[in-house]
Amino acid sequence: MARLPVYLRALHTLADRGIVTVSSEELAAAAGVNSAKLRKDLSHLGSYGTRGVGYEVQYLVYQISRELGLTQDWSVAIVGLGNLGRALAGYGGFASRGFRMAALLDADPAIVGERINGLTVEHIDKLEHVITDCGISIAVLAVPASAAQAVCDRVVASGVTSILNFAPVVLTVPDGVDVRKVDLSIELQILAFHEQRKAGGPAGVEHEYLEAVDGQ
Amino acid sequence: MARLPVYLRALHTLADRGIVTVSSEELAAAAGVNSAKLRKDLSHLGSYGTRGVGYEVQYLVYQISRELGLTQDWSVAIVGLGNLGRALAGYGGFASRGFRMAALLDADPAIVGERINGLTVEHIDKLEHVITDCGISIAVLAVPASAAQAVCDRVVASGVTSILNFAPVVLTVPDGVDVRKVDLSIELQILAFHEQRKAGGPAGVEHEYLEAVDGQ
DNA sequence: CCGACTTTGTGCGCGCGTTCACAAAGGCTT
DNA sequence: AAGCCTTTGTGAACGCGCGCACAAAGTCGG
Repeated sequence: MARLPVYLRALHTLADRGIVTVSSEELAAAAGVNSAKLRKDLSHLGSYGTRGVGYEVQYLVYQISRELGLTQDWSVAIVGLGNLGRALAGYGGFASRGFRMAALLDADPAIVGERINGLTVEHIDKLEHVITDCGISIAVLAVPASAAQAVCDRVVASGVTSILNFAPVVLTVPDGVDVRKVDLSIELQILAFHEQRKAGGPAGVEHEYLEAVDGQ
Repeated sequence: MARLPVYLRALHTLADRGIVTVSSEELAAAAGVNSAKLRKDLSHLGSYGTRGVGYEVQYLVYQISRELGLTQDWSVAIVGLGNLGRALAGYGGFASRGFRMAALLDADPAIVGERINGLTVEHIDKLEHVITDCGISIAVLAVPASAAQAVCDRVVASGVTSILNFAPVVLTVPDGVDVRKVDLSIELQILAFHEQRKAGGPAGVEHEYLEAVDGQ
């Protein structure tokens, strides 16, 4: 489930506070979801809580981590080291979750060779070589929209089966390859949409019928 | 809806190619959705298609832009100018969609005063002053998790009603304030989850036989 | 040892979004 | 002008996730 990482984060902060046991009600509040939904999620992965008490925090952390595959390390490559790529390369939230930045790739000769966060940027010509050598199965694309599909095709051909795409294009991939996209501009557009509704709807027309946009 | 920005992006690329008219089938393919869903989405904002022909690209661009509130300019403040904040400040995809970076704020004295992308970073003490002065209604939070809720409270108190949050915490806001969150670590965790499933399920006691066969 | 209280796990109904399939509508050809 | 062909707009069924509410289960005090 997409909510497991949120639960995990909440559990980690609880654990940091020294809390040993938590009820579904409390954890649901911390994660911002309904308690019944949380219990159903947890029961679905077979985790046992104790009735009348709740869930043991540490045990749940382990169970969820295992379910998410965080007990093993994943090697990640970042392709494209413009501003966004650099920010991602330096983002501490990755390493602390079992993700290891294993390779940085870019096409710009002015960037290739640069050291970022302890890694040297390789030229994208070596993409296939680097990916197979480092055992990379997850690639992060922070390249211009015009290059995204071509780069995507190459990383997929090299054996990558999970892609996190920041380019504002719809990527086409074979079956068995997962793509998640993060489009910063779209997020702002959705906010603008809501903002405008609060201000009274689009100029000249009433639009009462569009309610929930996404809800996340 | 959350898909309108995707349609809009597809329409823009079609327009750049000089295409005047598009059928729901073609546009749906470009946006990566079902054609019936696309037609229903579009019909919700009015009957703008011609049967037997399709939709006029330019007209549809205008209608969707208006619906999303992109015909007016939105002033955006970025709080927190670490690596991520800088990347966002320089991201070209914002300006081209009617979003104007109006203010940059940070708490670190070493960063305050710096010029980024034509704007000077202000100290966060001036937050309330800057937000009201610049007429900012959308704030982007790229601050550490520990500071996020406090900063959130301050921008909300200053009149901001839409927040794009990059900090890995669940923000609590009053009714009427919209929050969208982007958690890069969660995206990778979801990919890892799928990746692991492809590899044969969670690595636990009941799956050890798979690991033995697999060899890793 | 027992009864009362707490909390989990889940069956069930509701509402929403998705998708199929088709009739209505407009254009194009002859 | 008339019929054919394309494409829209939408009615209706399907599936799914959400959340209420409750019974089972386990704890704790007496």
